[in-house]
Amino acid sequence: MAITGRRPLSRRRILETAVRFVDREGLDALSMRKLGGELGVEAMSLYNHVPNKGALLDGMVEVLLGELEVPPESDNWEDRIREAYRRFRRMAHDHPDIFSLLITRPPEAMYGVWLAEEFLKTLREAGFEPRMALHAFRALNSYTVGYAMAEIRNFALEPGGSRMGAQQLSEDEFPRLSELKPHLEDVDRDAEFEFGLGLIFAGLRERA
Amino acid sequence: MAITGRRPLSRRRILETAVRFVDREGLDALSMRKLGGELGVEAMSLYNHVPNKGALLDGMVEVLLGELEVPPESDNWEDRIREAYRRFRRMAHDHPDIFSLLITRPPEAMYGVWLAEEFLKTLREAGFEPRMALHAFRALNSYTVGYAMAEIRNFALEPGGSRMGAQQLSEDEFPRLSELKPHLEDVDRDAEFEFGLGLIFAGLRERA
DNA sequence: TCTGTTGACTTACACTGTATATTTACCTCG
DNA sequence: CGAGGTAAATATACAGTGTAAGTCAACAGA
Repeated sequence: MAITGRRPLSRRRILETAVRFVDREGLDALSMRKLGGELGVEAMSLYNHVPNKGALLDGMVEVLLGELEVPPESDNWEDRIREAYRRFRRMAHDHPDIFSLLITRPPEAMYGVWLAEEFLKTLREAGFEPRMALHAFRALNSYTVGYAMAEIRNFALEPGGSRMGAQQLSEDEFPRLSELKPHLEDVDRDAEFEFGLGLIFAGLRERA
Repeated sequence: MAITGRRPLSRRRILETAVRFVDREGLDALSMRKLGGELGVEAMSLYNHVPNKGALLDGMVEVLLGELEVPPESDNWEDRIREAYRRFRRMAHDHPDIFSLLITRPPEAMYGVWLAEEFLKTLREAGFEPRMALHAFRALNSYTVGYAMAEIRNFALEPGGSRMGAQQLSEDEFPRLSELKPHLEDVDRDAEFEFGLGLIFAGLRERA
């Protein structure tokens, strides 16, 4: 009988299993029954630990944000903030579907308070007024979220993004896009991301 | 008998009805049966004009992007681009759920080619090298998408966002957030958005 | 008028989230 | 040891989902 007793179910274990499952099979594949199966349990058992599927999704986001660590203090505030956003972006790469969830769902709880607090502290110590710190915070957030999301979709808003080869777009209808084509393949995304951050920092420095 | 003949079904009419429906009832409320009902028709009839629900969603995005107009030529390239992003952001406000779809779904077709082409043309004429134009394009896109999305979620990553009053966060645990609280309410979002754009433009000007 | 095609309808199926009721497993107390 | 209570897993059920397959009626062109 000892054998039959599986590892005990818990909110934590459910959420972590769900994260792994979605990373592996995609968000659309996630159903309460399949997740139950993954845990060797009936679907309804999950409801003892999670009120409904929406809360499950929120919980998965929570898990991910919980794993984010604030970079260590440093005398270079810009580097520290850059590093924080690097980690955020890496999270998007590692868990694309859940990242989409994160930026899509109107969450109940306040997820990233520590992150925000730490971030603002850094900016304030760097000399920004509260209001300006808020603007900077939001600008950097927006840029990073947007860039990471575009990467996840493989820049699908642009031509050359994921599928379409260039054969489709005629050179005289879209000359600018065509001339860009050779570059599209070999852009270093890490560098491009940092470049974009740099643009914002440059603007901020002007106004600090 | 003439009366019974409803306005004819068509892909176009289906998509436009779906857009209105989602704007009114939310994306979760959209089902093939309800959309059929909206059009006075059975669910399965929709499949004569749309291969499946995914294509329906893509089509809705397509409709919205089709309504986006490129601002008229102007001798001030920066203003022109700003205006384009203003319209993009306005679209997000007017159709929040579909905007989420737009940035979330990996699309089949190349949606915004004209927009991209026109945009790049402007940047190239402003003197940017193709590669730099691409970076600028992506940076501005990312920022705008991210900001608009944050607005839609009412900046829910931050405290004070939508729900939580400040009562929740203790002043000595989160001093920076607390000092920010009075500002959170009366930030002019239009101005803040423009400010963020300005940061990026400033950085670009340095490097043009 | 006959015929072929198009598009709407009907039915059916597998699957979803979850409310409700029931059973099982375990802990504590006598 | 057994009894009782409690928490959690299960079983059953229902309304709603996307959509495959088959039917049927209205219209087009010959």
